[in-house]
Amino acid sequence: MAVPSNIDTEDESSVKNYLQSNHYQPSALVSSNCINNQNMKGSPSSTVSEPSNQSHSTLGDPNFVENYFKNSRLHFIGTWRNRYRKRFRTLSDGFNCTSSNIKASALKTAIMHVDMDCFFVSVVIRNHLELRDKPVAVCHSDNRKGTAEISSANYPARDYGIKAGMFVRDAKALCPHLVIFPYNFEAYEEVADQFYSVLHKHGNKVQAVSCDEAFLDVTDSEGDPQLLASKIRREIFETTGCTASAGIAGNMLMARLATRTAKPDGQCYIPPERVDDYLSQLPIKALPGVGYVLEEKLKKQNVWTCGQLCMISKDSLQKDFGLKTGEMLWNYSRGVDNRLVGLIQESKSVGAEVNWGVRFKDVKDAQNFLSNLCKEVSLRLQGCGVEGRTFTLKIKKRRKDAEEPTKYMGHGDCENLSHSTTVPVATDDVEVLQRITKQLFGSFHLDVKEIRGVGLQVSRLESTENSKQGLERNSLKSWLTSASARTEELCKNNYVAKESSNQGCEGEGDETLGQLCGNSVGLSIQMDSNTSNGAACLNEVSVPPPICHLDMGVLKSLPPELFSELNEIYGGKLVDFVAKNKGKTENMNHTLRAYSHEKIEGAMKEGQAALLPSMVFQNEIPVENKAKQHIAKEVPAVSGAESFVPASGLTKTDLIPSSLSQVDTAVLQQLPEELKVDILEHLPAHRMQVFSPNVLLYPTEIPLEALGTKTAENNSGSKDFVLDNNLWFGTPPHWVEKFKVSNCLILNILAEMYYKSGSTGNLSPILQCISSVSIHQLDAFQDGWDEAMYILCELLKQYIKLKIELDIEEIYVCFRLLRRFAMKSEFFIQMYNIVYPYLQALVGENYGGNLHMSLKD
DNA sequence: ATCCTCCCCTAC
DNA sequence: TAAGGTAGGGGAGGAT
Ligand SMILES: Nc1ccn([C@H]2C[C@H](O)[C@@H](COP(=O)(O)OP(=O)(O)OP(=O)(O)O)O2)c(=O)n1
Ligand SMILES: [Mg+2]
Ligand SMILES: [Mg+2]
Repeated sequence: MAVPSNIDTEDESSVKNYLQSNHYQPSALVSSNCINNQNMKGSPSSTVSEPSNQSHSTLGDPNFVENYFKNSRLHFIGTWRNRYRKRFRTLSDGFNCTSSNIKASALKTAIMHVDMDCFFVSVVIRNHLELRDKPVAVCHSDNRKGTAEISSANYPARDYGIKAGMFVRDAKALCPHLVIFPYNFEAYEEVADQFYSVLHKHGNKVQAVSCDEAFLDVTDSEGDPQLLASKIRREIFETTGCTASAGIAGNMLMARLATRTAKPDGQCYIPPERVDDYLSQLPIKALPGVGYVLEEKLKKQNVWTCGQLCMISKDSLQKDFGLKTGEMLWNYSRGVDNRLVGLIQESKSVGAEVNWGVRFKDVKDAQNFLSNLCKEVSLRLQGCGVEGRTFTLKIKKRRKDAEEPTKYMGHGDCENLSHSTTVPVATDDVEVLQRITKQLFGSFHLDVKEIRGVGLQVSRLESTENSKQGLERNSLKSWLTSASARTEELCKNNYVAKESSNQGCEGEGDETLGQLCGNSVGLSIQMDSNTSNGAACLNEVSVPPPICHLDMGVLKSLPPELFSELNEIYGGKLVDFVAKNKGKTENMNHTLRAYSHEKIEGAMKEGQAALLPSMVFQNEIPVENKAKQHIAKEVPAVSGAESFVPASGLTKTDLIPSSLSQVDTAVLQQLPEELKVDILEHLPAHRMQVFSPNVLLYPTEIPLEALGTKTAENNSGSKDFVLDNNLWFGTPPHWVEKFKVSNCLILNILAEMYYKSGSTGNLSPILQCISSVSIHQLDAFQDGWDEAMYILCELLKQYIKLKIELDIEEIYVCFRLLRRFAMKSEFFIQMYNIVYPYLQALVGENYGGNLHMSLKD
């Protein structure tokens, strides 16, 4: 292994250098406990090597992801920034990067760039003075035929042409006596900390670039910047035992270039009048932002130096390289750089990828790997305190006819593929990630044996701080538990909410849409704009509403036990109440139907009581008489599936997907037989979406049978399943248009309910899931709440208020309520008619049909 | 015009 | 044997 032959192994410190370090922590935060005592037992060379390659690939190592990241230098430097963020979070507060902007014109800006010399090497040889002038590199392997990469080479080694990224065998070919040291990630971490401690001591305008490199705005520092640089470099050396170099100039670009000149162990100042001279001969590759590709393109235009680049017009550069890149080249080539030294901005994405040792023999391998990657990403999201909405799966696929990778276990020549999906609610939940990822993965249609790399990136990040801390005051759960006590306020605020929601609906001609929007948004805004009230509610005891606010229809349909429980809550008065109102109940169905319409219209006019959400604890709405007048002309007869009349503009065929490529099979399974057939006829059987991406939780495992027989017959195996975006089912076209979502949450949730409760009859998991969603998050969902979520909240509200242990009887109540809510809008009438019969059957089947009879009015 | 997705490029 | 990650910028091209 990588034991330098000329090192005295009896020297304590050198022995320590051989120890495999462990900078990897799943939470992406290195702490002081990261030295693993297990490592003390022996040097890595004592490890018995496995007979096959498999031990170094994803085959064979169940902990591959974790072990890989533990040993990856690029992982170390790539994740360093997030660790720095955490460690120096408080320090960087109060540093306003605009301040330098104001002064820039008056005072000559002075920027300093500091970078450690051959960082990884310096750190591991700082106690080996005898190696200072010998060629040394840091690398995993000392094998002179190996393809391990050189991470860093010291300056004597660079004289041989050795560079970072080079294979060790090439380095050894250039310099056979090159001394190789293994990595010591803890040491790098520690030195980086010390490095930044020194920098922060000399001003708060520090912009971290990497673990060994930073910019300082020293415009406001007193004294000569060059003296300051010497001081800083001396302090760095004294605290770390490693040298750093510094560049000083009028902007970040020139300071960075100055550092290049200064290295090693030096410093360089480029005054404004020397800039042109400095640049004229500078190779274009030296400019930050000019890498291999850009250099090659420029060389083809006969541009080798910045001086030559200067000659090209901005227009021409922008035409050839794009607007921004062209401008950057034009600016940089004449030493212009308008960037300001500032804080690292909040991160825009979080991800993890592995492109080494990735080999799968079957789909299971791949799924398992993806699952582990999701765990990693989830932990990183949590570590950063963020949740994301957009998920991008990146795959490296072996290019057709690509030869074996030159690099051991490398990815070789690959096609890079990526697919992404965006969900309505940000998440950091492993399970959700796993389901989304699984689905994304399916959309690639890959032969897993061709996969050479996998990465998962999460973007559209939102801070967890608001939502998770808001879990207390913003969560549905707290809202639901406190809502009954705050009925009055809710009503008042609905007026305000309605105003806002109307703004949200601006430009919409469709009346129905306006109503739906106003209705659902109203509630969400009320909650969100009144968080202090919400918080105050938290500890309040939930007081049952006045008895007169109870919904007779629902009361009557409660199972006897629930009714008794409720009756007890009301001190036995419920029985009387029901008896007294017996006459009314016959009209209840009609009342409710009319209520939905009246409610909306009433809300528009009065913005008060009419918007009451609860079906059980609704206010006594003085609409009954008015409502009756409406029934005849506006409300279709709705008393069950058998008498369903299609709502205006919506027919069954509207529900057939236009793309014909996706179907939620969970929902499919719930469909009445004749509808199922209808739909299957329109669907290519080999392209079925197993579940929707735009839902809070997905069933982890969907049995193939869930697709229904016809489909199963047409599919020869699970490979035929194609997962794709955009669930079609259940969303009428005008909703797609209005809410920009081709998905219906309620159907997915019902599917979820089905999967989670199907076997046990227990709704707790789904209740938990939904009630932990914050109001804030829901508010961010499209223009307001999904109407369906609203309905579900209502259902949950009943559970929570009644303190019901969730079991099949409550499922029944839930469905019963759903049925009532189905009358709220045309769409839900339709939805109800599709889903309800199935649920009815489910309940009857699983529970001996003893609840079945109660389902009839 | 502006957004989004799917890339590629760059730096450490 | 070896540990080719991470994140931002930005361009091309399509949808809106
Ligand atoms: N391809 C690369 C580039 C860098 N690094 C690691 C090792 C380096 O020590 C560290 C810092 O990168 P630098 O670019 O600052 O390089 P060095 O500090 O090694 O050398 P220099 O003196 O040029 O700064 O990052 C790496 O592992 N692989
Ligand atoms: Mg360096
Ligand atoms: Mg550096």
